[in-house]
Amino acid sequence: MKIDQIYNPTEVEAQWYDFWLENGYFRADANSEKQPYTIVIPPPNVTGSLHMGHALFVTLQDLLIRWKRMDGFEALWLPGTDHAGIATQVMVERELAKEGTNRHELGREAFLKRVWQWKDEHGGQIIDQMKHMGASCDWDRERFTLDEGLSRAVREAFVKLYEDGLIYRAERMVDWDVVGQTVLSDLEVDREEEMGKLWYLRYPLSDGSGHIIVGTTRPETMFGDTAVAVHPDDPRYKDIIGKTVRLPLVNRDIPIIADTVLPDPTKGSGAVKITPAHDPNDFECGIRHGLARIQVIDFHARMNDNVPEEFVGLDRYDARKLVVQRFEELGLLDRIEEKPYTPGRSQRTGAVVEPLPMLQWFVKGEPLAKPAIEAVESGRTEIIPAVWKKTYDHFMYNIRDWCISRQLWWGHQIPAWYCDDCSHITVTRHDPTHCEGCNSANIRRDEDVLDTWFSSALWPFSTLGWPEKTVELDKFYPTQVLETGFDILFFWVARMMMMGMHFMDDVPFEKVFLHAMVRDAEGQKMSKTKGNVIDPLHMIYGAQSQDLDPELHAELLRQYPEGVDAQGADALRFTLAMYAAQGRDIKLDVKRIEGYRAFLNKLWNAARFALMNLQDFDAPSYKTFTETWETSADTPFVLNDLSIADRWILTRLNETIASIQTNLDEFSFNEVAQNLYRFVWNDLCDWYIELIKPALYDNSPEGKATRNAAQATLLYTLEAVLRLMHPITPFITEDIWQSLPRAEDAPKSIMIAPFPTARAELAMIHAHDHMALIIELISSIRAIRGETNVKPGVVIEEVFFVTEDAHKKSAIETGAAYIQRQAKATTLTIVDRETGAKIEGVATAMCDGIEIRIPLKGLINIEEELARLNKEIARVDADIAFVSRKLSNEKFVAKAPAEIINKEREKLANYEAERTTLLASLAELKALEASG
RNA sequence: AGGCACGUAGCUCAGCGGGAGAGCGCUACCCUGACACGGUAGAUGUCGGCGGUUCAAUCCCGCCCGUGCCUACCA
Repeated sequence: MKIDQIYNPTEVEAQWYDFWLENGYFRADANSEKQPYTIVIPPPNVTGSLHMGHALFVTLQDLLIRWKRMDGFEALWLPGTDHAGIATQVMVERELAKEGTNRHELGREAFLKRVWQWKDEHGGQIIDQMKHMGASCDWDRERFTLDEGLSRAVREAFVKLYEDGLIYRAERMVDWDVVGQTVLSDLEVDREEEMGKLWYLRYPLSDGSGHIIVGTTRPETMFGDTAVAVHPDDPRYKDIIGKTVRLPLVNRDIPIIADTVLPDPTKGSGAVKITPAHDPNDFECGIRHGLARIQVIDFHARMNDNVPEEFVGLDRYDARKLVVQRFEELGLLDRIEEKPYTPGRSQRTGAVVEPLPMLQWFVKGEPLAKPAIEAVESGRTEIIPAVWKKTYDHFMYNIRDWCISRQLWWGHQIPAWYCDDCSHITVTRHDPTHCEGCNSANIRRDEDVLDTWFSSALWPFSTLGWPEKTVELDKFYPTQVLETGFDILFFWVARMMMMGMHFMDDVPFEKVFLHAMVRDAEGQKMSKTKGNVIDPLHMIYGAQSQDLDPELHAELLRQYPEGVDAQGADALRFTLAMYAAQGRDIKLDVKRIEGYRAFLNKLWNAARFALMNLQDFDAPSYKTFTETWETSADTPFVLNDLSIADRWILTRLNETIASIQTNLDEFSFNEVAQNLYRFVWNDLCDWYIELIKPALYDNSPEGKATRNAAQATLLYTLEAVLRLMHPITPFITEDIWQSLPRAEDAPKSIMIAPFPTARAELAMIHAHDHMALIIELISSIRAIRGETNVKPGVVIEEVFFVTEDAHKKSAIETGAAYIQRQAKATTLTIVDRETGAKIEGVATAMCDGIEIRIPLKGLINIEEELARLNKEIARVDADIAFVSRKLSNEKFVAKAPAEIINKEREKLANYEAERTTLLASLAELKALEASG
């Protein structure tokens, strides 16, 4: 036997990936006649290394792609990576810092060269790691958001949007990262509540008639105040609207204005200081009232020249302290309150963001959002799970213009040139040498680059060759499924929808499947600081304790001080598929991965068993094992020779196939995995293999036909189940499949074999039901054995079945051999009620209307059996009470559907019959006990 | 503050109008010729709380409590 006794994932997974790659099975052909099925990968950051989030999407997308590829589609899974502006630039800047230099010393060109060099050296890591997961991407089509083709697409998109009037440049409040020295989008700013202070400041009225109190969390911005706003309906301030206050410390007069939007009479003092240059709401208010913007804080969060001398150059927080101190000295500090507030912090650097007005490039939201909303509304694109549609709509209906410029060097430099002579802006597809307005040569290119998500937004068509009209674009766009995390619904999905509709005039994908977030077993987000990181590669290949980082993997080390064993990519994939119930967090428990490795070991051993018993398999049908049996009209077995066990497993297989097909269509990956788990372990291993052992071990000439039928059925079932499982667990299925006997013209790999389909002629319900009854009977007898402590080795000599039902009798007769073996019983006798009652001193059970009577004969302890009977009777009594209560309820009888009522009546009758039988046995046993 | 989820066996989660399910864990027995990463049998739940609709509610509706996420506000 060439297969090891224990499944070794690392060994099994070692060779197949290269085999698939070398044979080109991952490649998709744009010229194929087959219907396309396309998924574009959510491009991971080039700086990234594989984490569980990646592992999840690789699993689900590969599952879909492998399934559809087997199912006859031209399946394209288009891979690539994202240049990840900030992340990558920061990485290289850190390197430079270590060398004692920085990007400014290096200069733009040299710096970019350096980043490219870094990318070429390290950028392949994440791709490499995905291969260890078994990802069947078409690697020949791998793209990078900053490669030549995609850069062209970005340039074209920018210029076109500009020409369409959808891109503009404007001064806007932006969230400035004072450490990262860049503008952040709303989505790059984290907001978490902290304790802060609210200062109430007195601003004296210019005419000396008193003062007005304003509350502020940012006293240092008062130098930039250009108004105080109150609500026109606020009686406290009605009379002073239109007057001016003299701004302390600078002695500048600013008006008290009435505004209906900003001031809330119920909050604070009801009066608000307006600083248009340093607060987004004040900025808007400033526009409403034509107020000047006085910037007082610079890009490094220091006070600039627009403040009194003693404040110039101070950090904003030092300035705050000093302002408060001066106000206090002047008797203008009214009071201080403690108040929770939520500062914006840069996701990258953690610095509190400074809102500042800056000239930025924007993409208009509304006109682009409209078609994208309609596309989802009309069902052209379906969002799964549907709950996310609400979130999508909410974002789209309230969309804000998208700030796309970033003050970085690594990225797509904005194709805009400014003229020093006439201030005309030139935006073109080819780099200009002269100003379009005045033909001057004094033009400068915009220094900024585009937001990384701008290029990502074009991903579904830029990767297929757009703006060229390529065959790929024609064949594979729109894509069928976008599979990604809900956390980037806005960042990415919504923007792809907008760009797809605008540039391609069609949706980028027909379905969006949003998967859950992978968290640790406690539901915490995995993070370095929490030390709860589980590395997919550690799960796949195992990790010794010394390989684990005491900080990063603290949790794992606590659970596994010795390190973790290799579980294999298949077990990890199976686990993630099992966890992928829609709309939930995934709380990953390593124990569960181990559980599914055990499952794969079970499959492994089932295959081992099959191979051990197939060595001389030479049924005539063997020859027809070519393209796979099910697609040919022939069956691989002689139907007449099939046992009821064979028929039962084939019927169960058929049901399983149908169920898996449905669940795959509905993205219910957990159901798919669960169906497989149950079929393989419970049906195939626990029952079928056990049931056919006698047939397989029978080498006599008379047994040949039955044996062949069992061999054929076992092989057929195993082979089908491997193909069913292949999308989830590609390695082990290929490995086993390759060692199965098959004809020369069979496919070379399971991954290009067809996906199983249910076959009507293999749904053999009648035999299936007979076998199902036999299984129930065996279970009942085993239950008696178990509960009365009959040792596993002990054989029961006689078992009587009391039934007068012809079908049941025939089932028992056909299945007698199974019962004898599985329940360890020798003589089985079917008797009528009268005869049955005469057999005294028995252990009794009711099973589907059949009474099982086992004479005690010293093998069953009377006391144990009495205890068991009493338990059974108590159960039946409870059942009877429950059903009678229902049936004696007049309203139930009057209103419930007849079908339900009949069912309840039938149940009651059965319970009562069962009770009678059990009571009789009880009485009998008690008599026996008394007699000694 | 508003919105959206979620609260089911010790743990992780399915189920979502007709008497509660799985895996892991647990208990007892068993190394039976694929597998001890195994087999057979078994125990375990006021299905978060309170009301309502219904003949019938874990499932539908309302309120409350708890958890998480999103959006907004924060003078």
